Amino acid sequence: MAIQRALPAEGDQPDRWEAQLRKGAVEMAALASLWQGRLYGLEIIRFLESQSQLALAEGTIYPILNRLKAEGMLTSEWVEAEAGHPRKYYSLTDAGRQRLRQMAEAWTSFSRGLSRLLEPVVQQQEKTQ
Amino acid sequence: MAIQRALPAEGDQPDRWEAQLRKGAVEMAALASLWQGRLYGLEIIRFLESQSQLALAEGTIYPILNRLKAEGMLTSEWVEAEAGHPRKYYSLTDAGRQRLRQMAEAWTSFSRGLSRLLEPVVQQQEKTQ
DNA sequence: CTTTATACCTCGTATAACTATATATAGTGC
DNA sequence: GCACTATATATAGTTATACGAGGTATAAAG
Repeated sequence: MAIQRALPAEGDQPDRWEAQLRKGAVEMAALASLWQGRLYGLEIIRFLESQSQLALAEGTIYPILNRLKAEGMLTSEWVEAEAGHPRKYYSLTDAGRQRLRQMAEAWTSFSRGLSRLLEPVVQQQEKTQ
Repeated sequence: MAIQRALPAEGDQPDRWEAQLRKGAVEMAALASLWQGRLYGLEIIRFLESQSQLALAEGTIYPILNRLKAEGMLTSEWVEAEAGHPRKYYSLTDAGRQRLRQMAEAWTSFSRGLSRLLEPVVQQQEKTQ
């Protein structure tokens, strides 16, 4: 097993704030990943990593999925895999779809507000495009 | 004094997630509010409330300002007001400007990723515009 | 001198995500 | 049939963050 620990010492906080940007968006992203069909846990992680900037650990996504399920936002079903461990597939419920729509709306509004705020800051960088 | 405590029981979570969307963006917003010139604490709150969706409490902004100051991102100076309590004006340092640019860049990238993820969700709502 | 308005500050608490680790299933080599 | 490995789900403990409630300070108004 080779514990290895690494223990990053967290003395450096070069991207401390970058991690914070993600907070709160993770739940919405998890719901969004299921919009087009059911996925299982690790699949959600891979999907979000490929489709957006969200690189989530397993210890992050499973508690969120369980919470969302407890709140009735999604359902789960075990599916036998042809090889390896069986997979628990998650699907959005109607309540989940509705909540996601509300969250997306709030996100869009919030995102626009912040973008407006950052316009003067970003302008200096966008010499191109 | 009637401590009162209130203890909101937090049984209702109608906008629990909405508050979470803001996390991590607050520090960036605080820096951004100072981009065009110095402001004092309450002024920052009012500015952000009028310019974006961010309604911050005093208990939120003051610890952040102190932290940013301790990190060398901004400076402060007391200024006598013509009436009432003196005001502590905050200004961005060069390091603060640089950090804000980096944060804005990361935010933009992250925001685009999430928006892309939410496109299928939002499309159904945007019948107009 | 009390009240009101403005402004700054801090403590305690609840919440959320992440790190590290544990558990479960099944295929592979011997 | 037993270790070893890969895949997958799960959770306990830590840390970071925002916020609500209260407190302090200054000065004008009554």
